[in-house]
Amino acid sequence: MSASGESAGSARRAAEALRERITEGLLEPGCRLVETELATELGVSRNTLREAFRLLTQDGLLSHQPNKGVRVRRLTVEDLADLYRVRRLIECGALRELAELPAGERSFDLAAAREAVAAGEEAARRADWKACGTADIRFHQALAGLAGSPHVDRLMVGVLAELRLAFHAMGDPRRFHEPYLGRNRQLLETLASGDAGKAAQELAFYLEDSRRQLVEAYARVAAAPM
Amino acid sequence: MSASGESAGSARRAAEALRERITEGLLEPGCRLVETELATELGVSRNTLREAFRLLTQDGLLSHQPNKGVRVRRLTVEDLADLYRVRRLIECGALRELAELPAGERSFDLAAAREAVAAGEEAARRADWKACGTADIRFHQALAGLAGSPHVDRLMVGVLAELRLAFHAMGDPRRFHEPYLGRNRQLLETLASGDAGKAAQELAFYLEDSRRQLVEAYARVAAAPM
DNA sequence: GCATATTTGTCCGTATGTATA
DNA sequence: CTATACATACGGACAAATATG
Repeated sequence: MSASGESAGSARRAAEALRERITEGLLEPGCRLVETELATELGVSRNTLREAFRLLTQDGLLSHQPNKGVRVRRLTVEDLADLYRVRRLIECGALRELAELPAGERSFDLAAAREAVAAGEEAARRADWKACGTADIRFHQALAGLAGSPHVDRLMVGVLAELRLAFHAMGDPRRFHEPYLGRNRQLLETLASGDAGKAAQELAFYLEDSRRQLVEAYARVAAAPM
Repeated sequence: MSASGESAGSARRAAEALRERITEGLLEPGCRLVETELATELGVSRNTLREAFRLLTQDGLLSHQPNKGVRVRRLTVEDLADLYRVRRLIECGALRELAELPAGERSFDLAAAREAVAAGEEAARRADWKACGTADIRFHQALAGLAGSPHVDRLMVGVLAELRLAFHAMGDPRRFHEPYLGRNRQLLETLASGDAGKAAQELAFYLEDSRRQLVEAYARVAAAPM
């Protein structure tokens, strides 16, 4: 088995291994990834690793500078602002479109959102704030999923993965995640009651609060050394 | 120069060359792309070509089936429906957000949109319907650009490139593009007058008409052989 | 400013699993 | 069932850019 044909996905597997380390915070933003090193460590060839790099770069988790290699992406405050711009446009937009549906076809599936909210509350009981953050992201993914569009889903997977990079900058994960448990639950109830328009409005405020809090924490980190 | 270092962008160049052929309609949807063939034709190695494939696949122009190679993507009617779902969410959403801006900061830049409309009208005078389609796409790209978000821009580049694949299926490009010249102009005027809310409404109807027309034409083609 | 080491970018040859004629 | 074509992945090579002393 020294060389070759592993059917499909050796690069994908390497990419997933890296994605884990990044979203778990093991590889900090700004950290350089050396090809030869990682290739031997992950047990793949350099060519395969480079393909994995491409996958993650496209997902916005790595940044690539020509002839200087790849690093774990470091978000700027402007990047962060953009993420929230997209979130408002997509998430609020998805809810608003539900509100505008003719009354007949107003049957949308909140199962995924329910599960995410429950998972978040359960994680909070265990004081597992990393899992809490994961659940929060799943909740918002579910909201965007109400648009019923694969394209939108893919975009949001990327956007929320990038957002995770910023989460690692939060000094006190509990203070950041805990308040949103209740707001997620609240939003879900409003939505379940059928008032998607009101939910969209709630979400807009919600996102604005979250953005402000994250940007503020981020500015503190940016002042710190790279 | 038998082997090696082209600094950066050899793959990107190959991808652009392919993108041209696809958006120009030289490579028809469903057409298979053989690695070795194309590699020699474009003067790049297989590894480099594979990277180009990856770029275009991510843009939705190629479809990749594991162990079966890549083909020029063939849109299904459901794909088409999704494209319009995204367009309504993004384009209308972008306009609506403008409408919700506090009156003070309602200064957005319509230069790109103006140019695209003018280019479309000019192309129509030359009866150049391909250029007319290009201008139409640029116009909508400009509308989405009003959101001011790089992420949204990237998404729309992909979405509109995919849409182009469907344009090739239109039997009578004039009948398809011409009516939208006036509507684009009209939309621009409404927007320039400052009533972004009304423009969003107009655009929603516009997109629905366009979608219907395209889906109908597409169904006819789908009935025809592959 | 210069010489050297490291790392990236690109390409080749090859081996093997998988799909198809 | 065999043969062929192809995608996938490996390892090695060398030029060019960058970092280091």
